[in-house]
Formats: sequence, structure tokens, C-alpha cells
Amino acid sequence: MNGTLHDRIRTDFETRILSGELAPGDRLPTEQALMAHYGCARMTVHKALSPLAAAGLIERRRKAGTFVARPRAHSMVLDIPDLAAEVAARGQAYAYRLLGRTLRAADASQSAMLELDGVHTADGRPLAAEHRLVAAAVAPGIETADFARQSPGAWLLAHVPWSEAETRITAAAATAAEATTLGVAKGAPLLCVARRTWRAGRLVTLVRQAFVADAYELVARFGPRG
Amino acid sequence: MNGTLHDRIRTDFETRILSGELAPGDRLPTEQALMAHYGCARMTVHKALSPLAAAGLIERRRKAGTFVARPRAHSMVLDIPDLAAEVAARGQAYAYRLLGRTLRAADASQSAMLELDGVHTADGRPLAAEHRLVAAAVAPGIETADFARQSPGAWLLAHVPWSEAETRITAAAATAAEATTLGVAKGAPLLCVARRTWRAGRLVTLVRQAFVADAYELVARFGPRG
DNA sequence: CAGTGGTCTAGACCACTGA
DNA sequence: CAGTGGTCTAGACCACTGA
Repeated sequence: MNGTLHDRIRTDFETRILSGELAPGDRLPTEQALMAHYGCARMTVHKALSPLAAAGLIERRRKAGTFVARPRAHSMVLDIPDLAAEVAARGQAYAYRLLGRTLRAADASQSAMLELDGVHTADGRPLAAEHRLVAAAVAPGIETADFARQSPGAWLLAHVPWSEAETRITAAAATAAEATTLGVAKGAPLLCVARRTWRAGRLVTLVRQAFVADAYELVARFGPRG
Repeated sequence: MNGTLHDRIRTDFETRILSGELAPGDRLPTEQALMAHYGCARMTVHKALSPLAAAGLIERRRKAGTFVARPRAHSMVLDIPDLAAEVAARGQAYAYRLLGRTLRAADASQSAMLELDGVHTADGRPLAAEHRLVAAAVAPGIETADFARQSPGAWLLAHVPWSEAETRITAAAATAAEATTLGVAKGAPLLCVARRTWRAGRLVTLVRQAFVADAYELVARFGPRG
């Protein structure tokens, strides 16, 4: 067993859960019991179990204890480029609707940028609002692309090879504009995916997608060294 | 500022980093300085900054200090269903090669299972080894599917709508079989993606993909409530 | 070799919630 | 109302590594 004590405790439980020895709904020992079993302080036990709770592998309730989590009802893998395929796989009709298109001319501080606003829909219901900036110089042809047939993301994936990408996921309250686009109340919770993509060190696109929280849920469980 | 103190400290730095106030390479205050600034114990500062380091937003080096991380060189978004598109987007030729196909007949304990082994390649180079089990009853037609043209994942995505999925990512050492398949040394580090997919409560497929670690890197940065 | 972060301890007070 | 987890303290020793 390499690594730190809290790593070892965490790995112990990951192993027991992933192997099925501990099944969904099973109760884990209390922190007190684990302190005694591993001969360590409570903070160390807590540090071991916290990431498992954050990753959704276990659920912790005060007074009741700690339990192996049941698989979530609605889940979706982090999959930004092929939203269309994901929706199709659910047996729904996917569409992208362009809402706004602005070409910002180049100036001293930055090169020309195409600004695109749109919404992804599943069976006509808004699924995600998308705000995107594209560096026009790095994506030749995008000014004349037809986004009625293909979303900007799909167009870029097909036309501009990227080499580096960075994704951030956050939760946020719907702004007034997002609320209108998505047909939810202002302040409703949204799942936001912000992504920056580079090609050979040059920024290609910057996109922010806001998903209706109860229509989508992202799940990604990380194991050791995740 | 809602939530706990360590949440507040973490949010402070997330905000300053995402806004660009703190640029890549910039040094953050030491834990000692932050203890004084926030009037708290060192553990609390540490608890605030640890997740940022785990998420790759900052880098910490003993003696040197804490710095805003530079974007990683090679990265890829969690995107299991459309590996083919990802590889194509990098300007490489994608292929799936089937290595083994076994039909396990139904018995008392479980229904019929199709076991598929294969390898995903980019420009002919092995990228990921895939081991997959498919519940034959839930995926009618899969017994006669041709995986020379389409990977099992793509076939399933097109033919069997799924409703729930769960993904786990871990690092593991290559087994002898994986090493042979991928053309790496036994024990070489692999990035493993294990995924279970359900349809209406019934398990459809169980897949384990092992990526050559230096050919692929998964990056997903999580913000607050991630 | 001194500064910095990594881990861990042994406690404390509190919030929540099920028996 | 008692058990459980959530947070936090004030310290300790150590590992690493750059000045």
C-alpha cells in the first residue's frame, strides 16, 4: 500500500465499492470506528472519505452515517463536442438554433472575432444555451458557414483541428438572458461548461454552454490519481 | 460570501484566476500569509487550496510556493462515445480493430453476454485497448454486427438508446495482455476509463478502455460545487 | 539550510437528523 | 436528544527543493 494513510483508507473503500463487496445502500463504518480501525485521527478519516463523497461514490448524512451511493438517475458523460450524438442516443431529436451572430472587427488589442449565440434543443425543448467566440483568423470560412445545418461546435470540429483544450464546469444561476433562452426562471440553476480550445498555441474558440440543471447532470467519478 | 471559510478562500482564488487578475505563472501568497490574511488555521488554507491543485488550476512546490498553472500541453476532454471524432479532429486516421469475440451463453446466474476485445488506433498506432461486455438480449443484432466498419461503442450509440451511464477514471499499470495490445512495456502507466451503461434499469454494456498514458491525457477542471 | 508545502494529531464546537 | 458528520484550531514533524 503506497502513499499516505488517507490515500490508503480511500483506496480501501474504492476497492471494496468497485468490487461490489460494498453494494449500493450499504453502510460504511462511522468515522469513530474507522479511527479505531486505522489508528488515526478523525481528520485523516475525513480527508479519506471526503473525495469519495464529492465524487458521488458515497453519501454522507449526519446522524445516519455513510452509505454507498446508488447510481444516479440522470447522468451524462462529459461530452461537449458531440452533444448531437448524445441527444440522438437518447432517442430525441437534436437541433441547434442560432440566435445571434456578430462579427467584431480586429482592432489594436485583438484580432477579428466572431461572436455566436445559440441554443441546443432536444425534441424542441431548450437543453443548453451556448455563447461562443471564435478567432476568425484561425477558422477561415466560418464567417460564411451555415449554422442551421451544423452547430458551430460541430463545424469547428470538422474544419479546425485543435491540439489543446481546457474545460471547466461550474454551477450558476440563470441570468435574465439565459432564462429567456432556456425557458426557465431567472436564477434557476444551470450547469455551465466553459471550454477554451487552442490550435498550435493560438486560441481558436471560447465557449460557454449553460445546461438546464434538471435536464442534464454531469457525472464523472475519479479514482486514485484522478 | 456564503458557505464555509475554506469555500470562500477557494472561491476568492478561483475568481482571481479565472478573471485573469492572477495570470499563469503568478505566485500566490504562502500559507502563512493566507493564515494571517484570513485569520484562520493552516489546515483551513490548505483545505481551500488543495482542490485547486488537484484540479490543475494551481501548482504547488515546496520551498518555491504556489503558482497559477499554465495550460497543459496535451489535453483531451472526457469524451468516450466519440473517440473517432476526437482522433479525426486531431488530423489523424482513426480505426478500431477487433481482437476477440466470444459469446457467453446464458446460464442460471446471468443472461447471454457478448465479450469483445479490440483496440482503437490513431494513424495505426494503438491508442486504447478496449474490453467490453454487452448484454445480448438488450442489444438485438449485435451478434451479427460488423466491427470492421464501426466500433462496438459507435454501433451501440447508434442502435441502443441508453438512459443512464456511469464513468470512472483511474490510472493503472499495463497488464501483460494490455502491454502486447498497446505496444508498451508491461507495467507502463495507462489511463483507464470504465463505464457502465443502462437502459431502463437494465445493464446494456460494461466497457473498460485503457489509454496509453503519454498519448492521451484527460483534463477536467471543476469549479465550485463540482 | 531555511522556507515552503504535505500530512497528521487530538481536540473543540456545531448542524443536522433519525431513533 | 443522542449520534453522526462538517468544520476549524493550534500545533507537530517531515519531505522536498531552491537560494
